[in-house]
Amino acid sequence: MSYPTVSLALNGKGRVSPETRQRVLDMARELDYLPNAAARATVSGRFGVISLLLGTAAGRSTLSPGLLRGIQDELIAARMQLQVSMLPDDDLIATWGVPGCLRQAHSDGLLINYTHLIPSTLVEVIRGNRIPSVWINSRHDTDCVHPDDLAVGVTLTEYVLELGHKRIAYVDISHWWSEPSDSLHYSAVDRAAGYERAMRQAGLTPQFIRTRGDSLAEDRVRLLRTMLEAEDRPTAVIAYSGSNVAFVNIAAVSLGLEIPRDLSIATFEPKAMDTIGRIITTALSPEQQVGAEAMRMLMEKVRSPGTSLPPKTVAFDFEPGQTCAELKL
Amino acid sequence: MSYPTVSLALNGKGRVSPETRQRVLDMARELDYLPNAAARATVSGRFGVISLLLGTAAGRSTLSPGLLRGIQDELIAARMQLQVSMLPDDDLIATWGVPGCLRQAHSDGLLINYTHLIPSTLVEVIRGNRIPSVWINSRHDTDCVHPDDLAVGVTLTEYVLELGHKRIAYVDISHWWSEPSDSLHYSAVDRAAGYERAMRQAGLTPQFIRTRGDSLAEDRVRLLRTMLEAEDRPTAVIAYSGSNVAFVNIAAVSLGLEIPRDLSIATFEPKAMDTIGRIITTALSPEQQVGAEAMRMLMEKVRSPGTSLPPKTVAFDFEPGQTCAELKL
DNA sequence: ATGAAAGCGCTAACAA
DNA sequence: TTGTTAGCGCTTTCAT
Repeated sequence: MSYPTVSLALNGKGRVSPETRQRVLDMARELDYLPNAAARATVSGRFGVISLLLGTAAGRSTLSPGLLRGIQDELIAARMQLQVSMLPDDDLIATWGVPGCLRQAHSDGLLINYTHLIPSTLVEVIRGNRIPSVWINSRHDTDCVHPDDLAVGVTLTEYVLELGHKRIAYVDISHWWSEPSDSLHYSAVDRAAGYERAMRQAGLTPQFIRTRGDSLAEDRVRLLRTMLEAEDRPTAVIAYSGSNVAFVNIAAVSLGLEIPRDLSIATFEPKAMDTIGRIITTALSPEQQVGAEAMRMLMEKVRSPGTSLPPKTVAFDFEPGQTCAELKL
Repeated sequence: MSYPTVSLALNGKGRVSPETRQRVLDMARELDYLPNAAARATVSGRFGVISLLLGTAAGRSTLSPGLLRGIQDELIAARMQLQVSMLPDDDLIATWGVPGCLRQAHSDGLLINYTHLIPSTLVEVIRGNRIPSVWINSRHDTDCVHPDDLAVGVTLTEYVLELGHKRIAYVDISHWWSEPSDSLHYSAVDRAAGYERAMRQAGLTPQFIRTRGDSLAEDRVRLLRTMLEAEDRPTAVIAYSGSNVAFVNIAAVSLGLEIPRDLSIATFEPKAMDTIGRIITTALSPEQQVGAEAMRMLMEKVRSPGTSLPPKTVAFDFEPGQTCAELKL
């Protein structure tokens, strides 16, 4: 029995007689045979691997379960594997030089989940490298996939407006708004912009509650208490994220305000949490779908190399939850 | 200039004249040359890759940033890459057969982060497969690394005891305690056991607040309110996790209890959160260290195949935080 | 339906 | 110090 016969039998590529194939399969099982992926890759020229790049910097380049799931589903369909590289920070890149994972060819494509403050060295290296790549969760001229934070900022605000609220505040105490806005993740900018647009369209004045610089937990609570103690306090709050909701809740509860009777709250998160005792009204970040779309875009580029594809945004989903109520007159 | 010369020059393996090497390096840069990892692997017999297996099932087999970081640091030291495979659930394994990532040889070792309810098929396949492997975050006879949840249950309880508290409750409303305990993650069992041990050693009666079956957010809050309304209510609570703390906080606040003045709270988490307005007293789950230890154990096994290594536990760290206070008499 | 031969890109052993 | 040769495990082409 020759090598090619075995190969054909194991890969189910026709031209082998049923009994020969069975004999091969039995043998393989008995010997715990596993085909060597590296040898396969050498001859086929394709690795069957997609690399996912992450930064070590805290913040937003973490690997969320939803994103991973979306990617993985498409990978299984394409019979490919996922390789994950956590790149060192910019400083480290400068001193170490380009990280190992970009100095070897070992994948057919690159997903880059380095959401903001992307090291310039990294961008250059990726450009130089001819490998097909797609940016996730950040905005670029081409070849990127991210949630539509601008649109969802508008629609979530509109949802609250339709409940009759006029005084709606936007709370973001996760970012430092003293810095130039391009050092912020685009989602911080876009959600706020969407909120502002919807408010102005409704002829209302936006009210932003933001931190400027690093502040302690107590400072933030104080900021929110001040907001809620005012004569014309907001009757609804749109919060940048779930952790913001927690702070708003603490401030509200400490003032005897009940949610949603006295204050409506809505936010943006991958999942609707119930960390404040009821399910939070949430615009659901489509992580899984972003992962899947990014993979599809990447596979497209792998199939026809050299192509550039237009950016793709993915709409948020919505969970009404229990923290928004109609404004009683 | 022959192939081997180029190879030697690029890999910096001595016996090449400086000028030849420079010529090679220049050429390589100019052509954007990248060595082919697959071809290298074929000839060396090692892939330079470690695989990390995850389950899709929600719960505890997610890829936390800390764990990933610990693994990645060791990988960089060993100049290896990480491959991540999210396995389908048991049912899917039964129907699809063994997933692709175990039917090809493409890594030198396996880290398995399938924390509990491990599909039996999976265990068999891994046994059959001769690939060196290490279990993460689950208990086995050999070759596993996990945090020492039993010891930390004891020490965290002792910390609260030393503050003078006598009536200390243990809250776990994340699990369903009606099920047989081996379907629970070991951490749920061990933390509770550690608490119980410390309490008995101090001559005190443990008080467990647990959910039995799927319960709504309101039910859980009600359960905790009942606990806190009692005549001899606990003056301190040890909670299984941060989300449990959120619920305890809601119940406490709604009863006018202030933390930590009227109620001390401590819990277990990878990071000390401030979701209730102050930094929570937290036993810090050593995720990063677990990742690093697991990688070291695995590399040991890769170097000397066939060895079995004894289980390794990693101690928790501690963040005093602001939610525990001395009991006033 | 099967086997023989060539070659994927690279490295190790040896000869020049 | 350099070039020649062989071979890693596999797939493809082509002859049998």
